[in-house]
Amino acid sequence: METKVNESGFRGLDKSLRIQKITDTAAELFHRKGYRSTTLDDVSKELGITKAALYHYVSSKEKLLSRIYIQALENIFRNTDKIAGKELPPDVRLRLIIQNHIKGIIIQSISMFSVFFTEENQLPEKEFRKIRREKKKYTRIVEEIIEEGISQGLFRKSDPKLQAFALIGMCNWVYKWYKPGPDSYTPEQIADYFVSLLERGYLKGDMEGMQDMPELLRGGKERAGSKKEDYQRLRAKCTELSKIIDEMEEKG
Amino acid sequence: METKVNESGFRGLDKSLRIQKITDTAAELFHRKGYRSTTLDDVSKELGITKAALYHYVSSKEKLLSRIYIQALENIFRNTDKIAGKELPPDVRLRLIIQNHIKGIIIQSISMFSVFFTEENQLPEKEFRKIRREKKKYTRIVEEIIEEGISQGLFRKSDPKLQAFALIGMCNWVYKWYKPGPDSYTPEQIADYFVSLLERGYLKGDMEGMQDMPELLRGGKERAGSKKEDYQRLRAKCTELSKIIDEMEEKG
DNA sequence: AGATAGTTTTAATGACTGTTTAGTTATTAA
DNA sequence: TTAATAACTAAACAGTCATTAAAACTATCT
Repeated sequence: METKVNESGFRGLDKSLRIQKITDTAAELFHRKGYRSTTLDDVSKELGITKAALYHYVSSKEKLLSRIYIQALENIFRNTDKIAGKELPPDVRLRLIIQNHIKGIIIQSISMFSVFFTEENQLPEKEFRKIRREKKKYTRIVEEIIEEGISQGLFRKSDPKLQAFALIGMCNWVYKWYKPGPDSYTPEQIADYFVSLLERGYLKGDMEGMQDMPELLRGGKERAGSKKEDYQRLRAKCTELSKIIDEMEEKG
Repeated sequence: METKVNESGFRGLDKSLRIQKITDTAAELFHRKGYRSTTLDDVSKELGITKAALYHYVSSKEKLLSRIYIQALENIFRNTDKIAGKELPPDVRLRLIIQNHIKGIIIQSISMFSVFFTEENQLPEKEFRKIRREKKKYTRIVEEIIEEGISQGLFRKSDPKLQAFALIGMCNWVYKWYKPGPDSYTPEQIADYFVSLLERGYLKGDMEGMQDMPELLRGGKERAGSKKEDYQRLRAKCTELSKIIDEMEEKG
């Protein structure tokens, strides 16, 4: 008999494919149960082989985790650098980055990014630092695009770092709630929606209130002068409101 | 001699305070190293007592985790229900919810919420389900406010669930990047900034583009009208707000 | 068939760690 | 003072699990 193909789903696969399958399976289990709580027995059982057999493909559990991190990193960065370097207006670039980010998470695999976002501290010191560096780099890219947008007068004045965190957080959190399925959102829908929300906000109307963001900006202290006092005032009132409510609660 | 107070930072504390200290310390370590990777030796060493001594206060490691979840839940929900139930316009309620959410995470303790967001799968089945239910409930509250905002014509048409996820993700992610410190943002700053970004988006100008969100909406197809919806609405809203505030002042 | 390399298994090893037991010391109440 | 209870410790128990060693199986090539 010739080479059995697709026998048990693992044997009879190219070696590189087998390694990929191991990585994916591990990611899936790490995602469901956590890295530390997942035993190599779990992984091997899921694959239909013995624990010891794993060691033919991966030299240690830690190495398995590393592999997941490397892949996740590659998948997010694959297009990011290109997009960021394109000769496009900042808003377009930002939009592309967001789309790429969300598609990356959902299409590549939620499990992989779930691990990527939560198991950092299980990595050996050296890798840990590398990952942290790369994540910061990514934030920095987003931040720079935002800065450009502001300096070109395309975006409202704001704190670019905070805005980058907001944007990235919104996108990353997808891994927490997204459940694939036929009636589920497509990555494109989510990305479009997020872009739309981020670009123009959820408030309707508002015509002339076109000032910049509040003045808690980077540089800091420039008190809210007595500008056209519309949104600013509203905002101030809300803060007041918040205080008043707190006081009332305390009283009963 | 009377009761020694503040001897070693643990002994000579009210019992309830000692338990609280244990919980906090555990949360801190779980946050840094992960629940599973943190041994009870770690926790007890950090507290300056023996592993076995822990068992005087907590019946198991799992129970320790539960305690953290319960506290986190209480701290987020303490005000949420009240806010959601208030007789205030949706945008104000949403703003308050966001402020409360972010303040909760940062002030209460990042560690606690870090654990809250990442160690669910370490809980016993029953508690796991309970937590999931509560988290969904929270999302639902936000969603409902958004729905109201839309039906009152205050918010653009959109998919409330997706918007709730976006908002919550943005806020939750704070636990990943926030580092307390003197030159750090205050919770209020972050909350204000996020609200501002969410309400009006980062794009500047754009005058006439006042349509609703794209039509990937829940119910689906009603194309975004192009109404003129001017700043009468804004003014009206401010008036509303003023009234409410006045009423509240009168009452207390 | 025999050899070689690649693959998988069985069976240990050894470290780690949640939990328990039995006992010690400190504090409180009577 | 004495009895009782609370707070703690040291040591062992029992189970888990990553990792290794050595043997066996499979396929391919000659």
